This record gives sequence, structure tokens and C-alpha cells, in this order.
Amino acid sequence: MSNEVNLTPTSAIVLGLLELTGEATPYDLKQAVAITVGHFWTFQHAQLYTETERLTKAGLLNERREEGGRRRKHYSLTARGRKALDEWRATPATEVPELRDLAVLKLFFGADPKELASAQIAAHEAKLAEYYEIRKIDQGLEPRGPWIALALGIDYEKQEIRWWKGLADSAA
Amino acid sequence: MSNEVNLTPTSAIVLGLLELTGEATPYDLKQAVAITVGHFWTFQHAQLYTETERLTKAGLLNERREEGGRRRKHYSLTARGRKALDEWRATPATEVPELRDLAVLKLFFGADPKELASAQIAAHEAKLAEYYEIRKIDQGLEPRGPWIALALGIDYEKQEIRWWKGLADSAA
DNA sequence: TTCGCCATGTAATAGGTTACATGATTGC
DNA sequence: GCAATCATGTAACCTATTACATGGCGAA
Repeated sequence: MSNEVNLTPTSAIVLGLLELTGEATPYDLKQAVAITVGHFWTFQHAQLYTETERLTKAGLLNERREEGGRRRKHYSLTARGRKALDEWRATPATEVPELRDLAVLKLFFGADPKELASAQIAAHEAKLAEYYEIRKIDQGLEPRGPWIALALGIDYEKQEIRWWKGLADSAA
Repeated sequence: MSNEVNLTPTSAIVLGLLELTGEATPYDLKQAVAITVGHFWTFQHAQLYTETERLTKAGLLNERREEGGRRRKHYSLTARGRKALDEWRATPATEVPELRDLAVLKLFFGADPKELASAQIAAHEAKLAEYYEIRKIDQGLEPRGPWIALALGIDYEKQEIRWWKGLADSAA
């Protein structure tokens, strides 16, 4: 239970999801990721195994191991884990996210705008449709955070579609 | 000179910049990154040392070592390197970039929208100002790619500012 | 002429990804 | 009751980041 851990975004996701679910195995977390933050922040499921272990060593989670059968590990927040999550949440992000857009990188280095645009438009439209699907669920549900995040995602996708369409037109 | 290399975005950046500069040391590349793609895709300069070495082993770069003094290594594209870059550029990105926005993650997990918004608005405005600064340079310059990428960056920042302002208002 | 900062580079570590492996379950 | 598929987990590898180290140059 060493005192210092580096809280990566992955850590925060694990902590955040455990706060919502109470107790979960890495596999449960994998499923939870898929229907929540996985829509805009993905990683390999293997990482949930190493990350839970890491956070446990750091004293932020506790681990309960099943007796018989698969001897699966169930994780939940410790008091310190809860505190770390609260602190993370209370610290506003002061940086802008980097664009880090492969398509933009290709544009930058001279890829053909029209070809890129048509691929990107299709991809962004698919993503937008995915978000619309989610939005059909009752918006009144608590907590609010996910819905607010969803709204940003939708706006972002719309704007990307507009932009790439404009590019395709201007490069015509 | 093994045949298969994984072309990461970092690789593409190295190849792309070497195409523009002809020959460069990792340190030159670092400087080049800073005034080009570094505006929307950053990484540690140490990576330029390992990446050039890796690409050299893979036969995509050749290495010329200074005789006296610092014995710095100068890199340039081989024919195969040029080909790899062309192929990379000709393959459109079919995925949408992930949002991967820390601020959105915090929103998702319940951070206070108003606090986040004010930090984000400030950060995005600073970024936008940075882009405007660049845009003062003669837009007519070739190649065009960077200018197109810049246009996207500007639109993106504007939209983020709009969105976060809207959020701050609605949460008022 | 020395002090301090920028230039330049390397080594160690951590974090993330890919690949693989085994137990469970379900349709045929 | 067997094959295919999904659930669940581990191990190996690779990339990226952090930390450190040395050389050179300009300003006091």
C-alpha cells in the first residue's frame, strides 16, 4: 500500500466505474466500459486486470477473491480510493485535448483531401448515429454526467461532418 | 533491414518531416515538430532518437554519422522510406479519432460543469489564439496540407468554445 | 572565466497492446 | 455430446514517458 500512484485516465475510469457499480470483477468493468466511456475512450481489456492490481497495491481498491470455482477477483473502492476519485474529479482539466487526429496528420502531410473526406464523413456519420441511438434512452436518468458528455460528443461529430463536407466541396 | 515495421503515427511524422527537410538530426526533427505537427500531436523528444533508430533498422532511413565533434547522426529517407510514406499517405483513415478528452471524462464522472467549463474555455481560447498567430503567415505558401489542417484546428477550437460556453450558461 | 541555461543524447521504467490460453456455455 | 463461440485471464512485447547526463555557449 504505497502512498504515491500515478492516476492515469485509465485509473480514473476504473475508480469511476467502481463508484457506480459498487463491486466488480475486471470482466464486469470491461462490460461497463463498453456501454459507457468506451464510446469515446477505449483501451484493451487486458489493462483492466493490470490496472485493478496496481490500484489495489496502492491501497485504492480492495480485493475479494472467490473461494471456489474460478476464484475471480472482485474489486471495490477503499476510503482512500474514494478520496482519490473525488480529488481527481474536483481538479479541472486545464489543458485542451490534443486533436491527435490521424486524418488531420495525413492531410498535413499531403494526403488527398477528397479521399480522406469521404472516408471521414462516413465514419463520423456512423459515430453520430451511434450516439443518437444512445440518446433514445431516457434522458432524465441520473447521474447527469454521461448525458452531458453525450451532448458534447454529438456536437463534435456534427461539426466534424460539416467541416469535412466543406473541405470536399472546396476541393472539388 | 527487416521487412516489417509497424508504422505508428510517430513513424509517419518522422518520415513526413524528413521528406520536407531532406536530412535532419533527431534534434532538428524536434525543432521541426515544435513548429509543425507539434501543435496538435505532441510527444517527448526522446522518442525521436529511438524512432529514427528503429526506422533505420527497418531500412526506411539511412544514417550518416558526423566524423568529428559530436558525431551526430543525420537521417534521410531511403527509397523504401519514401515508398512507405507514400503508402501511408494514400491510405485514408477510416476511423474517427477518439474524443479522449480528459475534461469530458471528468464531466462523465460527475465533475462540476461550471468549473470545468471555465478552465476549458480559457484553454481553448489560448489554443485558438495560437492558431490565429500561425495563420498570419502567408497562406499562399506550399505545401497546402498544413494550412488545411490549421483550418480544421481553428474550426474545432471555435466549436469547443461555443459548446463549453453553452454548458456554463445552461448550468448557471 | 565562470555560472547557468539551452542543446543534445541515453538509460530506465511504466504503461499499453497484441497474442495467446483455458474454462464455460449453448446450439445443433 | 461435440463444435463453435463467448467469457475470462495471463504473458510477452513494444512504445512512450520520465529521469538523468554531458557538452557548449552566451551573459554577467
